[in-house]
Amino acid sequence: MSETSRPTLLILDGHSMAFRAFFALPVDNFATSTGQHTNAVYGFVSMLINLLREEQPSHVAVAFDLAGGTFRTEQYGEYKGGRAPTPAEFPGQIDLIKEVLDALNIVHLEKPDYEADDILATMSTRATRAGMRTLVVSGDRDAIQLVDDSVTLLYPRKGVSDLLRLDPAAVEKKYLVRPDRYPELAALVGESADNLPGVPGVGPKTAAKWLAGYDGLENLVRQADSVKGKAGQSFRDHLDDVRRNRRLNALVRDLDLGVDLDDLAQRPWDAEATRTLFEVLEFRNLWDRVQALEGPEEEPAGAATVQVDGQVLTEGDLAGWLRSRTGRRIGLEVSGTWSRGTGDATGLALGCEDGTAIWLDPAQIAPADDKALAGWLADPAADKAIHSGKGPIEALAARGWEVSGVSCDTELAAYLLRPDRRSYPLDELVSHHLGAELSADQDDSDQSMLDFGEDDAARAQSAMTRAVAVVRLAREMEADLNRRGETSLLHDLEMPVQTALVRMERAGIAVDTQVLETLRSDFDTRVLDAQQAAWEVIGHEVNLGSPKQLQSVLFDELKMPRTRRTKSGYTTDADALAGLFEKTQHPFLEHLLEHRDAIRLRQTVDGLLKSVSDDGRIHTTYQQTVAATGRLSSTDPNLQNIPMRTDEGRRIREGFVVGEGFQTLMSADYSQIEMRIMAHVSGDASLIDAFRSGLDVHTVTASHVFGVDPAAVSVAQRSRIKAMNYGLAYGLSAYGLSQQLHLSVPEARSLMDDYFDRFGKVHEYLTAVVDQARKDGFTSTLLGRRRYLPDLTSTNRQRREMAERAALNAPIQGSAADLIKLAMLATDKELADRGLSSRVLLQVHDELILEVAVDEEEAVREVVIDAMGHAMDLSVPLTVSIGTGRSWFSAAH
DNA sequence: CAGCGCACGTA
DNA sequence: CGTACGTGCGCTGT
Repeated sequence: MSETSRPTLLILDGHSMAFRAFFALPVDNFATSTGQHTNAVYGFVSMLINLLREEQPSHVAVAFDLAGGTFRTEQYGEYKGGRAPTPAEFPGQIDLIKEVLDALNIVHLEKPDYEADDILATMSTRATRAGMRTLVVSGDRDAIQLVDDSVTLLYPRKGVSDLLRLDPAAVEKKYLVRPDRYPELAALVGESADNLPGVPGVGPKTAAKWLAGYDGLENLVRQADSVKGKAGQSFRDHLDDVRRNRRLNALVRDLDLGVDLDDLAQRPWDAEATRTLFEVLEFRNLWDRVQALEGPEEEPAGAATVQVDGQVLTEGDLAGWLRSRTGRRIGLEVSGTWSRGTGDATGLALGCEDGTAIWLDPAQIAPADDKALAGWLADPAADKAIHSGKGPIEALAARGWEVSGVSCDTELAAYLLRPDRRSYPLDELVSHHLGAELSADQDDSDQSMLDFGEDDAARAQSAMTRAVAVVRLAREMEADLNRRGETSLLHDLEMPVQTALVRMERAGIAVDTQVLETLRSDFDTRVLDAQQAAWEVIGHEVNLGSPKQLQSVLFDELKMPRTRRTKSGYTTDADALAGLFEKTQHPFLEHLLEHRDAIRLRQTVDGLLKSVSDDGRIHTTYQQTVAATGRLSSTDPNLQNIPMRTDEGRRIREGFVVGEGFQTLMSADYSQIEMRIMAHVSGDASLIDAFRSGLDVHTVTASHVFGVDPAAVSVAQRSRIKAMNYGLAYGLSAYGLSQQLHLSVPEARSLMDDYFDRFGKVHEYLTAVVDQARKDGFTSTLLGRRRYLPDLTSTNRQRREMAERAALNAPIQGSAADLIKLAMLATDKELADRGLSSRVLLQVHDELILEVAVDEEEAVREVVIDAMGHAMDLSVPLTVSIGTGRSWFSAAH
């Protein structure tokens, strides 16, 4: 008690701890919407808050190094040399940390020509003299020498939150010498971080033994001649290094810093400045934790956890529980498994914003509760929130519980806020948006838990906690979305799309396994034949699927010219092999390409056959939160990359067929959707006219660029302009275009110039979109969907240029994604309104595949053309082409 | 046995 | 040295 009430100075090495934080937290996950990187700031401030809370210091200061050299570099030019360059994202964050410290009213100290360590040494020395305890926080081992009975070093072990407490005993245990002898040991051993070489062959053990035996470095040096063995000789050979090391690693304890100890006394922080700054830095979580500092004695160690007043439902009162919460949104958490459009729910928790929650086991539910639950789940007026709900909803549906009335899925909300993350774990969102932890150490005093297994109780508790967290989170995230004008994107687009995807995944698409089996055996024969032929040509066997073995055959054995480099050798991709064949006419290449082709097709068919469900249909899983532009993706299996380009590949589509009880498949796709969006957003009159004319747009644009009549446009001219048209929205470079069209770079550049001369507004738009994105930090689609691109201001050219191309593409691809999502919803709605039983099965970015019920073809055609054609009102027409047939192959046109 | 690079399918 | 995805193989390191 006397120890904690003694005045305590907490002093940190700002630079060293910020640097640790920088590497402990992924830089990509911490950036503001304007692109400022904040991982080091966040980590540092988070650590500081923890220290303030746990250590309750009376005095606080943070020391920084200044840019430029110190007296040590004056004396030894290589001091701290040879370090890897500081990452570009780091330096700017130091100033931000200082701004935070200013807002918190915490003194920060710098001294020209000296290092932060010298400031730590000076202030801790003064504190000791004043009878205070000191906590030094530094990741620099030089600080070890400061440790004594009243000075403790907190040294980061891993990241910045795991601090090792080094008092004299701990130092001696770890480093085998007393703290004041540590710099002597370091002088002998060397310090690679400071670029100070030690005595070769002398490690910590030997050094410690010598220092003990000779009672310190001074005596050791004086009696150097008596040191035995090879190490002794090495020591004598490097005496000058040792003396220099010791001189440089001694910290200065008597600097004039222009402040007194009293100036470091903790002062109340500036709430307004802190709040504003944290808002700019987008640190919601930290704001809550700083506020929690005000009443430290009330606050238990660790961040607040989500508290729940939960009960395990045994029988009979669910209806009452729900009735008493009518009109309030309830969080829904489902345990179980789900995939391929179905699943199994093994637990269900409902949670209210006030922290009350209930858990039940679907396998043991009483009939009355079952009825109440089914009614509530299906009630569109019973407001629900969920996290990542598509799978759980399908699992509930498999039990006969249809779900309606979900107004917010927090995973979808998180995706709209930050679409470039690959996953959105609930605990992270809760921590970020609510400043609370999910996994609490719950005490098991709850009566209703007693007759319940311990594991089951923990599972139920955790599920209820999540249910409560979800409903609270939903409110916070909707507020965030609202500030950005993206509420409608969630409620009117993504949520209804989720419902549509549930229907599509549950429906699946019928497969004719006979067709696929036949294809598989055809492809298999081709694989074996091609392999045999390839082996015969070169006279031995080789794994044609191994790029490494291929390289040795092609470039060593057959002495073919080297191709483009990859990270680990030379490429053997199809383009390169075709190029080699042109040069060498070697038959091995033909067989190899044939093998590649065939094995790929076989693999695709194989994968499809493996994923046919018991109902004879393939149920893909759509990912609604992975594509940064707003597109869907499809997995297990991916039905968005079924071959189309080649005749052989396209035959795989014959395996996807109309199901029992339906009449035909229908495929409806937009033509040149991204170009139309480009025409609309750029407002380029020529391009708009080209689309309005209804003629072939590539021919019309080519006629403009080459200044000839559309009828006179040659095949070559059209194909060049087609490549331009498509390349534009991807940030195509002259080099890229030249590669694709087999032109020289100047020829490609002049083609681009001609194009932009003719379609000036397109050029203006592309330039403007990047400029705006650089200014805002994000791009926007027609519906206001954002994509953040912090790398637009990166000093790394490659990263910056990649971000620029992404900025060109995101509004185009993303608006097309918005458009087809609207079209899906309109189609679904109109089919339902007309009482049709035809249904949408698949979405492939610009195409919808429907299963058409008997006698509905004409009506469905009408519905789809209208829904897709008028999904948005653009300045160009939206052309939809439609085909029908027994299979996807014959429905495509 | 996991993780990475390569290659390649789609829009 | 155009964007956005997912999958499967061989290889490498544990």
